[in-house]
Amino acid sequence: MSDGCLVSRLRRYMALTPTECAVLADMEREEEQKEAGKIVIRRGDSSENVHVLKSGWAVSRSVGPEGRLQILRIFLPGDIVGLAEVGPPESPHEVVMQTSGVLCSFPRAGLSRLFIETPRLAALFFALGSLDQVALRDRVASLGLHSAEDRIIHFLLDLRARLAITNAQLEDSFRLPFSQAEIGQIVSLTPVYVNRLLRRMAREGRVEIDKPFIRLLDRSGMERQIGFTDRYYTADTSWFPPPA
Amino acid sequence: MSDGCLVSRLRRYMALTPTECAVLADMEREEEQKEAGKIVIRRGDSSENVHVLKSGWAVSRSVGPEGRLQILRIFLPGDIVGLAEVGPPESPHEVVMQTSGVLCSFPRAGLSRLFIETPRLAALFFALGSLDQVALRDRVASLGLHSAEDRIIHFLLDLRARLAITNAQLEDSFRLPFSQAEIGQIVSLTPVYVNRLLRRMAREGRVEIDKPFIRLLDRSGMERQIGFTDRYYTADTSWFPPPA
DNA sequence: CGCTATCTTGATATGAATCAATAGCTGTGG
DNA sequence: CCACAGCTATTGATTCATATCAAGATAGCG
Repeated sequence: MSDGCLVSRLRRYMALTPTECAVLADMEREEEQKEAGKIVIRRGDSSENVHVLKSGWAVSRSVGPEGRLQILRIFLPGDIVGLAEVGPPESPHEVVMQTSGVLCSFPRAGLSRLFIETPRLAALFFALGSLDQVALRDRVASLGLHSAEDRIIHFLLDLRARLAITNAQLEDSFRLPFSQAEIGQIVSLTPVYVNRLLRRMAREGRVEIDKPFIRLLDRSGMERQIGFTDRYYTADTSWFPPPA
Repeated sequence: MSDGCLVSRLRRYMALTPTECAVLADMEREEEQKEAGKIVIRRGDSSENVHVLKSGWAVSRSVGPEGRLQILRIFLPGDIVGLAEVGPPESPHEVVMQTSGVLCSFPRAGLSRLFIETPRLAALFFALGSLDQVALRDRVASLGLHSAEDRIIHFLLDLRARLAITNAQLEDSFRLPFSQAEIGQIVSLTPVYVNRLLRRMAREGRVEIDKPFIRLLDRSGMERQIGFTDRYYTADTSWFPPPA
């Protein structure tokens, strides 16, 4: 694709003017291949960059005492990494590649130009940050209100919904590049218990686990069970300033 | 104070130019007194306003199945309410006054002008949203990695740190306008267990509970126990565009 | 082919929820 | 001023969900 990755990503939300495309394209730097496990943003960094994940998955995570990990956010291809890190002087959590992939980086200072020259794009970034925040609140609610099984279900449904955005015709089967231990770090359970629950759901015919893939056999039942509402992650652009 | 509430709030982060002050002042509407328990933002609303909490406390919360509640965010005097609600087309969670208080509202459309005329202010809003997000991630980490007692401690320390920002010389004693049941909704525990833990901490001389007040008798010990780092909620303004 | 990480399953332990009962406190109306 | 209703806090007894411990079984991988 001749357009930069940011451009193609943001087009999802609104049509971009040539000026806007130019500003975005101009911000773009070299793209970079990263192996699975490689660190994108180190904890304590005063990170200079915002990244667009072109391909592959990444996660942001917090390291607890005794090295226990909590995964805070999963980044899918097309997601913007490092927006939350723009506020604080130094990055409070780390971001790591979950699979190998490609990302392109933009200097944080480039944001400044965005705010000056293309206010509508700035507003879009703002709205995207706000959507992230809503998703996080949902996770707090899920951690706080749901049982172990319901948390796993919430995780699967939410992930599927996000994948379905780009992958328009996504079946209920998708690749899940996490070990059961890592799923535990997402939903806050021990590996053993994640296994038990997944096994049970498979036995009950609610999911089908085929090594790196998983298939939701009873999606609507699951959605009912936890009262899942697909937020679609659409942004309200009605209040945005006029295009530059 | 002759300045609007937004102005005095944002001054905390950077000096504002007269133009910026004017734009902010112009956005400001009537202020409004709200009683405890009154709803500020209703779930499902396509909320038109952003609010500044002039006095009193508010909470944002999610209603689970069977009416169980999870408190997602506590708003203190000076906080901006409804920033996260700007992204999605309709508000996913509700915001309620925890105590009675005063808030002033700004039409969401006013943000548009902000992005056009005072990019530096827009950047500040963006950074504030990002700080909120970091705080939320910390809560996810706390819910996921900590034991019940540690979650309560985290809640108390975090609240104290936030109060200390405005209340420069805050002792380790402060007003806690939550019932034990509500504390449970914050840290995700049953009222009974919250009581047991608070009682135990009191017996051990770590806190002192004097009806609506609480005093942390062993703050540094607590901070060590959960590895608490005070983020101070400072914003990095170095990349901001020049003042308008 | 062995090495190591991952998955699987059973037995047991425990932190936190639930159930239940009492006590205190706050306000309201008679 | 008392009586009562309705929250909030407290405490004990019990149960249950999830963690922990332990031991294979599998499977990817050099």
